[in-house]
Amino acid sequence: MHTVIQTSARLLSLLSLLQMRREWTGSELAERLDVGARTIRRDVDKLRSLGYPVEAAPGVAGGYRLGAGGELPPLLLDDAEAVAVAVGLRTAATGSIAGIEETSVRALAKLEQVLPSRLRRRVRALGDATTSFVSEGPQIDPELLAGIAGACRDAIRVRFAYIAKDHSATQRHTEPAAVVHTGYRWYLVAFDLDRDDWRTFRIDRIRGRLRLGGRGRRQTVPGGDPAAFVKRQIRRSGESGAPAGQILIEAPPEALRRRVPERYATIEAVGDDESLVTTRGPWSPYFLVWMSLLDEPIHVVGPPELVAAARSAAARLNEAAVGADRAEQ
Amino acid sequence: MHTVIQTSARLLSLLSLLQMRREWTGSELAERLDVGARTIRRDVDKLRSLGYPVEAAPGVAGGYRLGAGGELPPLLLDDAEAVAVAVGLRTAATGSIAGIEETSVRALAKLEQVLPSRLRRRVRALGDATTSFVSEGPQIDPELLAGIAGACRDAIRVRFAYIAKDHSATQRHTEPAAVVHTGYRWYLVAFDLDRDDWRTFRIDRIRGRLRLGGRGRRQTVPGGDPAAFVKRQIRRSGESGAPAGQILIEAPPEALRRRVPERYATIEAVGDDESLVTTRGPWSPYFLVWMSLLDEPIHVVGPPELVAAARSAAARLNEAAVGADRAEQ
DNA sequence: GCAATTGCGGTCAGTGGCTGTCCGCATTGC
DNA sequence: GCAATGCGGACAGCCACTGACCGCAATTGC
Repeated sequence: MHTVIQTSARLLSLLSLLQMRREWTGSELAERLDVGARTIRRDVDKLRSLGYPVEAAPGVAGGYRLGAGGELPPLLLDDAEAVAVAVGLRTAATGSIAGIEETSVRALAKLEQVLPSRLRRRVRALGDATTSFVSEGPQIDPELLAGIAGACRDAIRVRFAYIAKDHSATQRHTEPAAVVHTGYRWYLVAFDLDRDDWRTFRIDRIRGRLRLGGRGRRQTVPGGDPAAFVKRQIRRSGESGAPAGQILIEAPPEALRRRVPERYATIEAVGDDESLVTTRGPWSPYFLVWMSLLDEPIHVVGPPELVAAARSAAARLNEAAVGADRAEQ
Repeated sequence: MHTVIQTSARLLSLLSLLQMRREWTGSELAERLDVGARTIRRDVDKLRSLGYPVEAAPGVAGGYRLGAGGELPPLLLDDAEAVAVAVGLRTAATGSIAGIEETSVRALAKLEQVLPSRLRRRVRALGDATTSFVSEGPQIDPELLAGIAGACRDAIRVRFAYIAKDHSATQRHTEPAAVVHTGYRWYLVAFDLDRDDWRTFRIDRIRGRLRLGGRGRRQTVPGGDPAAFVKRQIRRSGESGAPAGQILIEAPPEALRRRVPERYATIEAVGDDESLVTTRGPWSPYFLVWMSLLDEPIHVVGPPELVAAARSAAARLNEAAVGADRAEQ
């Protein structure tokens, strides 16, 4: 039969086997792949000449194994592993680790494009069960994010429903160009076909499903740098949303760096031994209670609502403790 | 030159291109791969016969694209994407999502085996910057976890330093068999060569680096099921550690399921409208935090330390609010 | 409806890579 | 030193791959 596709398929299988287990002897591989041992040696050579470092050891305890090379070989994942990767990327995209959100979304878009639907269902099920423990920031569906990122990559027009700042709902027809993550929010930079101009959209304000259209033409943001474009737009529109929360902590910034995720808040020194922690977005109850877990004394600076929230959280916790005492008696 | 390796390499490149962008025309691909358009068509056929569903559309807006098939094609990631995947798997492994920890570790072991060292460094750097925001449960280095999982998979002997329950340090020489995650802790089931018997090790009590040895012989846990083995061992040794925390919430369990990660706590109904939430491991301040973020009234049941923690958190919050008032004056 | 673009697949000839077999050699662990 | 293992040269047969050329079908845009 078609030898090359056999050969190619065999090379892929070989790579897969080498990724599954560390050590294989030539004869094991020959048996698994149903070819002669000589062919295995030749295949190993082929893999090497393709840049994948197959290490070999002679002797009775010898065998073949795949080493870490200069280039990443194609990853051959089984179903469960693929699901794990997708779920991992979803959480990474929604941001527990600073600095790789956008790359995670890109990788997720790539994976979702080829993910069999049965696996996609499993990913979705697991993702929904995730319990947004770190429910900081606006909640965004990673699938929506991946879909938008894919549309940007492929220059595919998208229609979606959008809730503007004044809560008015509109239908948008756009040619998406880039997805930008500011450390707090996700934005889509796209050419709005109805308004005939470039716009930025807050992705958490996109509602419903994306409707994909035909191929778009514009894919380069004015100025070339999508992140800069978003920054300008934000500054111009003075988008501030709810006020940030500020808390003063009786500890130098260095002592806090490790305990305050950069993603959520900034730290400034105040005097010698105090730090001002400011949330990047609007404050949330979580910020409050979490700050209360630090060892050092804290003082809420503002806004007044945060002070009120602190008082009510204190009351709730007190009640919880009192309830315990009552239960004991 | 070697046509088959050229052909195989071209198929891989083709797959890579199709994963990068959604639509390519045949002539674009032909130019990129430096072959004739006819060959591209044949290569597409080859990919199809390998099981990867390449969709094609005729017409002026047509082209080739990779669809979602029954089988996952080899993932061809660039450097940044590989790092994102590795970081995502690390966080998934250390457990923000219930149910895929062990698979994530397996996938991570697979990836780390072939990850070029420059990328491994970047992953480590990002991982270290993660800020253990969700620092529930014992902290475990995902790299250690991946290393152990790899040793299990490959049946490679490992030596490591181990801190026993009575804090005494010992050197262990083992043939690792399986890594088990209980929903709270990670365990290694291995054959202890010095003690000549099977043992379970808490991975958070392993110190320092793993030293890998030669090939082991035993890889099947007595009874066949590693998880069951670990469960038996835990029951026998009566390992309980610090006491679990319990909080009574004035809400039916159904209302809580979504807001309380199964991984950290169990929920039982008490009466008609109340639920008892019990941490799986010892309670931590974080448990207190998110319980206090629920809307319904809560009551700490025990242990007394948790009551005390609630009281002191309440006091701190009160002080924080008072401090704010003072600052305003 | 027409034209342009694009994918599809048949055919042909030439070339050269792939496979299995057989061989001797080097290395490692027991 | 023996057994197991990887390495690679040589040889013969075979047939898959490539590029070129062709006409056909489907889709989009005007």
